[in-house]
Amino acid sequence: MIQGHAVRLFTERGYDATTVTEVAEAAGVSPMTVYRHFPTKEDLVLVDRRDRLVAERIAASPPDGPLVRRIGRALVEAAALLAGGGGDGGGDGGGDGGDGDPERDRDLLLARLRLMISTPALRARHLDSNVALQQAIVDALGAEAAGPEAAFRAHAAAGACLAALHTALVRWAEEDGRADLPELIAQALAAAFGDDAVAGADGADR
Amino acid sequence: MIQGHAVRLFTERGYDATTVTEVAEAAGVSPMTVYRHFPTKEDLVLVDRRDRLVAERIAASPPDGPLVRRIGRALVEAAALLAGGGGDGGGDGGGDGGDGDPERDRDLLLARLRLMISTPALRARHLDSNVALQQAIVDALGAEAAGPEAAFRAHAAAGACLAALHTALVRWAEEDGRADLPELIAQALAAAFGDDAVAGADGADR
DNA sequence: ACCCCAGTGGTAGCGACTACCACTTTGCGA
DNA sequence: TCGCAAAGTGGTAGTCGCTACCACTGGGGT
Repeated sequence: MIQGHAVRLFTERGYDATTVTEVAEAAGVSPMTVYRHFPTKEDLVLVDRRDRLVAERIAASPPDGPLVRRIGRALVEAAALLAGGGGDGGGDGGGDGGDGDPERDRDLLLARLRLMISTPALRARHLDSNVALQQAIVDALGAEAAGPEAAFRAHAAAGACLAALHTALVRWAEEDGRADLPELIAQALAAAFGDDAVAGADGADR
Repeated sequence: MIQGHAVRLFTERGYDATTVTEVAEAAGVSPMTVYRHFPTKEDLVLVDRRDRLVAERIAASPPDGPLVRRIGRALVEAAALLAGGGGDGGGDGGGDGGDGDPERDRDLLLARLRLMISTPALRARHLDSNVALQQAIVDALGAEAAGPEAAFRAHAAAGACLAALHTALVRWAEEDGRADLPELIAQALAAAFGDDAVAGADGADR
């Protein structure tokens, strides 16, 4: 609820031009309560609890085919799950488990995504959260135990896949969420790794 | 010079535990002078003027082959240039054009890289600077003018390549700069995109 | 001699964030 | 019913990053 007011104010007045105190006043609480729930101002926009979902999806995937295919497929599936299930999408930057109005949830997610893309501080933090997700993916792949070389390759593959995911998210936000997110992700993966690398992941044309 | 003291203090005491005032005192100037030269505390570690070099290298490359090969080759070449020329490496986070002791320059770069990797705030900023580099690459490719679809694919490819570059930089820092950076970059690209995608650049020039 | 100006320093202030402590409410067992 | 612990909320004071605004100094050109 605090988050809703925060995102609204940030969108209206700009992130830097809005103080935490103003957010607190809008939400009807004291500034301290805001800091209690959101350790930093940036967390008012960036909250993700999706990392585990993607990582679990990868750990559960059959260990066949190249790394990027496994990771890419997991990303597409996770996005499809989130987009279809709760109106929430994106492997990173997912919001609360909003069980409320799905339409409203998607608008909130879009607003947050736009802030994340346009505000340098938020964008930086968002990209950094991808590092944590990347580590989770590498862990889920069990690559760390297979030696430093395997871990290195897994990190490279996971990082590249997440970069493609980020590109898809940016594009999705630019189109106001009208496009199909899983398909966009598949297209980004195909653009980066070649069409064959993600074939079979989804009905991605091209 | 201020930067040298800053990196040393940050490494000794930790980034967050060191105030800008302490850096200023160590450098023998006032805090304001520090802010004059480095707009933010993070800039004391993150300085990059390399973006243009990579972008120019891409703009000058022949427009044949897939995007990732063109971008990957440019990254490897840029790293080879910087590593061999001035003891400076990395498409991002490059330092001043240190014309002094190359040994000293490399150590400074390594220290900065380690800080960038281990400190969340610095890591976030560093990753964000990659976004600017990504945009420069897309511009250099002239993809923006070729329509939104081409731009989208170029962004996905560039982002993925930069993620691989980042992985290589992390690995390079972990090995204390003993490994050959261009080769590491080529390996990371190969791990992400397949050996054939960078066949032209893989270990060719070293 | 003059002035110009780039570099430096000081002061005051804002905003993010963090201690440390006090108060109220809630739920639960005695 | 009482007492009590736990959780949530709020206040105060302070640090630190950072940004105004203004004053000072020193070297170079006229």
